[in-house]
This record gives sequence, C-alpha cells and structure tokens, in this order.
Amino acid sequence: MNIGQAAKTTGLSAKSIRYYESQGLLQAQRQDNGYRHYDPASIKRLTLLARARRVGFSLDECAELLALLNDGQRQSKNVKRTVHDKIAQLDTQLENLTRMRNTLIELAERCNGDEQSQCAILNDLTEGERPMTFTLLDDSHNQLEQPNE
Amino acid sequence: MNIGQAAKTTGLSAKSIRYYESQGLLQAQRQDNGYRHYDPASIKRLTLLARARRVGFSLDECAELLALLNDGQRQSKNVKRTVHDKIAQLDTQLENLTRMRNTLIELAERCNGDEQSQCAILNDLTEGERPMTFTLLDDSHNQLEQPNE
DNA sequence: ATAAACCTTACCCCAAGGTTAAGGTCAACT
DNA sequence: AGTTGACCTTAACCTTGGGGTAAGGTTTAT
Repeated sequence: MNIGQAAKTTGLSAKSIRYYESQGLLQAQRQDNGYRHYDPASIKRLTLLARARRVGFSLDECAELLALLNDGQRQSKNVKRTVHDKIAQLDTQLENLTRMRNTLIELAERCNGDEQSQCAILNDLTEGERPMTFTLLDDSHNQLEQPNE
Repeated sequence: MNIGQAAKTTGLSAKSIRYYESQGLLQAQRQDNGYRHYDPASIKRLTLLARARRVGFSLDECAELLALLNDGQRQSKNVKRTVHDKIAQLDTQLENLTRMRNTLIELAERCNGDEQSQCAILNDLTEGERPMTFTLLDDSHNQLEQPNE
C-alpha cells in the first residue's frame, strides 16, 4: 500500500505520515521506485496514531503508546495509566478554560453593550489591581477540526 | 519606565512585550540610550494585553480590543460582542475536550489494567471500523501556566 | 506521446513566545 | 579608574504539528 492509500485508510494526511516517520515514530519500507510501502502492521500503527491524536495525545505520548503496542511483554495496567494521565491533563485544561469562560461572563455582565463608549469590560481589563478573577491561559494550539468538512 | 519595570508591573515578560511591539500591537518611545520607554498610557495598553491574553484572546483579537480602547467613538456593544464571540469559542473548545475526555473514560473502563498484555484500549485504538466515539483534537498549544510557580 | 495522478525531498510558513548569544549601558562599589 | 552586576539591545534558533508549494521522478491510462 502506498502512502496515499494509507492516508485514505487511516484518515491521516500523507504529509502527517511522513512527518511521523521523520520524528521516528515509524519506519517505512521502500519499494524499488523509492515509494513508501505500508503493510497491515504499519497500518495498525498509523491507525493508533490517528486515533490517539484525535483524543489528545501528543506525538511523544503516541510514541509511548506505540512502544506498548509493540511490546509483547507489556502489562495493560501501564496502558491504562497512560490513559488516566491524559484524562488528568484534559481535566486541568477543562478547569482552565472554564475559569477563563467564567471571567469573560462576569466581564460581559457588567457591560451595558449599548451605543456609548463607556465600557466596563475595557475598564476592568485596563484598570487598577486585579479587577478580575485570576485566570490562566489554556495550552491550546492546534486548529479545531470541525466535524463537518 | 524601562521594559523590565513595565514587565514587572504588567506581569508580562520583557520578551513578550518586545514581541507584541514587533507584531505591531504597540509603538514604544525610545530614550536617548535606545532603551524603550513606557508611559502610563502604554502601561494601560500592556495591561489590557496581559489580561486579555490570560482569558484566551489571540494577539489578533487583542489588536481588536486595543483598537476599541483607543477609539473614542467606540460603542460598548462592539466590545461586548467581541467578548461573547470569545465565549462561544471557549464553548466549542470545551465541548471538544469533553468529547475527548469521554472517549478516554470509555476506553479505560473496558481495560482490565492488570499484569496481562491483553488490552482493550490498544485493541480499540488499532482495530476495525470506528471502534470509538468520533472525537476531535483540541486547538490547544500554549503551555499550561500552573498557578503555583 | 502525453496528460493525470501519484510519489519524492526540500524549503518556508503559522502562534507566541522561550532560550541562548553577543554586546551596549548604567549605577554602585572599591 | 576599574570592575562587577543588573539592566538593556538585536539576532537567531527552538518548540508543535503539520500545511503549502516547488521542482522533479514514476506510473497508469488514454
């Protein structure tokens, strides 16, 4: 199977697959013409990558999952712990985003939202000592993948 | 006020302040020795940047807020709409993260988590057709700022 | 023969800065 | 003076996870 078909099969882009290889997450066999070849075991690894990425695992964490997948001596408790660690990270992110959201709600509530220039939001964001709940930036950076595309 | 003091006052790093300037969000006056100088109005703008960033606004969105701050003809409803747009974005992120979290919970529940190599998580992540709820990657990329540091 | 559809590597681009590096300035100390 | 330390300057590379494009080789079908 060539890279295009592997991409179609897994839902990854060809570019992503090459990137994963460059980062050492996979080795790809080559055909005589230099094209990459993917056998069923490779497709399995790519599928793991695709699905793990979708639920929030970083490439480093995906490498860990791949190592467990390839390890005949693995213990499923180690896999489960990895998943629980990721859930804890998501919980932290969710808390931070919720705090940010609450702060914005509070700001908006105090603003008249009319034709006047006087604005409680801008006042709160520029004035005095801690006019708003202390909040944290989220660690988000990937583009949101919209379901309908 | 030099950049170091401005950083301390606003909670930004000096590097961030220079970066914001390089991105056209501020202009800084220069002293005879080439050092940047920040007057109270500049500190106000930096404060807006610091606080808006903390609640999730991108630099582009911060530029919008700064433009409103500097606009004597502004209408507070426009500020309020900007905040509501950001709240809606946070809601989308929260939904995606929650979906991801739910998927991970489901995966973990089906795994024995023992000393055996057999693992429902790895099976679900590598096998067959859509073995798990369809989820989305979050758009997160910034490092989480831990409250205690 | 040639066009379409693959594949290859290599390069630059994004956010939002962090992290050195290499050097200029300033205030205080000896 | 000289020197130390704390501050400032710009420049340039690093991060994540690829997207986009260039310039070219291969394969398949017409």
